[in-house]
Amino acid sequence: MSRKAFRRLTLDERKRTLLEAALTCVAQEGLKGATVRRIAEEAGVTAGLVRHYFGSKNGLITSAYAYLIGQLTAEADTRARQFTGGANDQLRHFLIANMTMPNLSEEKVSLWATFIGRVRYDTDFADIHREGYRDYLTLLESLIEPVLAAHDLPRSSAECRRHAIALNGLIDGLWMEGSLNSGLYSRAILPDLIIEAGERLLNLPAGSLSGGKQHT
Amino acid sequence: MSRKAFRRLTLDERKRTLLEAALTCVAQEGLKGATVRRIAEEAGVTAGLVRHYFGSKNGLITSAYAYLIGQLTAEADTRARQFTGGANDQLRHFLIANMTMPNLSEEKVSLWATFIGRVRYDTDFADIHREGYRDYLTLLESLIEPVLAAHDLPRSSAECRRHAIALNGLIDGLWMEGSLNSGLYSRAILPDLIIEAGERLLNLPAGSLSGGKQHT
DNA sequence: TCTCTTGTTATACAATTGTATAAAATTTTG
DNA sequence: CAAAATTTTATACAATTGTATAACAAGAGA
Repeated sequence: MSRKAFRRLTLDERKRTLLEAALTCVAQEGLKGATVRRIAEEAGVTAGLVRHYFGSKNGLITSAYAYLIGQLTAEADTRARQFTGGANDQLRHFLIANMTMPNLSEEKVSLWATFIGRVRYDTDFADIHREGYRDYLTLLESLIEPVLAAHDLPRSSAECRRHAIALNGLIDGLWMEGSLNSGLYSRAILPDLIIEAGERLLNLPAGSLSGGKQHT
Repeated sequence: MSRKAFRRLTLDERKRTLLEAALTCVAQEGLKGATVRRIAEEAGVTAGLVRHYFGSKNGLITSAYAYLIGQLTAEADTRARQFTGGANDQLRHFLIANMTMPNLSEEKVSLWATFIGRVRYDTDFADIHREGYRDYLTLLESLIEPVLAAHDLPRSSAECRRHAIALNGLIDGLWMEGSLNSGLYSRAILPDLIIEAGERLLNLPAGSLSGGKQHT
């Protein structure tokens, strides 16, 4: 028997390969079900590499969680900032980004929930969650404030924060139930639904976020 | 060495003991980390009983998920129906029930998330989730409709459903982030926050849900 | 082309897993 | 109070786990 042929990759390439393989396996099999061997196979390498690059399985899984959270926030952030037309536009597209692919995905929600389930009992996960949540709230506040300003609404720091907490709750909840797609309604209604709900949550005049446009 | 002394329990008692031990272990160790032996120890019995009462570990875990969902919904439902004073009261206390103990609990959220993470890949879990979600939406609609009626607002079936979907999202999201208690704000603000947000989400006049009362 | 570095594979090992089966103890029944 | 019924314990077993270590091979620099 000859050895497996292999190609050397750069540190970043190999790490990313392993991180994505880890996420794929965690989604399909859960945290413990995603064994080092399965992850390695998914990545097209052998199990020893996990130790080489991440020290241990735990190191890999923790990094994968941070990687996932970064992906989710960056996607919504990027899509919001593509629109320089105004505050309403940015907030609208931020909301839409959370209710459409690639963020509205069963796999991503499965991963997110699986990790969230461990936050209470694992301080590494707790740190990643807290930081991600704080960043997300801050980002939301920065999107909400100018919208309130444009409509001459109260926009104190405390006011913005409360709005951000509530709006984040709405996003999280709709994102999760919508991604799981229980079949009780079509995912296609979610963008419109969250925009209307967001308008009401922020006390904006009806239609001010949808801007008259219909997204298809 | 003599055998362990034991007491026979009725079928329901023993099952409930095992279900609760299973939930405790799943919360602490995750789905695979909650081994049959650990669950049995937590329940004060030996591992063989799991097979005797639930056929397999999977049977126990699946039952435990259904048991948890039933608990969560029943708690909020019961607390809402304690108030016969009117529709506003009932909806208010339903919302509060989701933002206070025992439902607002890190352990319960950890469990919920852990199970949700498997919904996509396990049809048994998917069935339990779909049914639970459907029941919850139906319950919410039944609470929302009379409130809309009391305020002379549009309350078609479609309207109520959209409101229920959005309000459920808000509840889920706030419940989850609030329970995890990242330390970014106090949980104590959640009941007021969800009531105000709920009012806006349903287009109710400000203060109509809080009814002037402050809950302490 | 040759050596050197180190990315990568291959193997070994103790620990733990779910489940199957047999033995024992408790409660119920007559 | 004896005996049947069945809950519960105890043990066995193959399979799988994470990690440690050693052997190998690919690519860089000379």
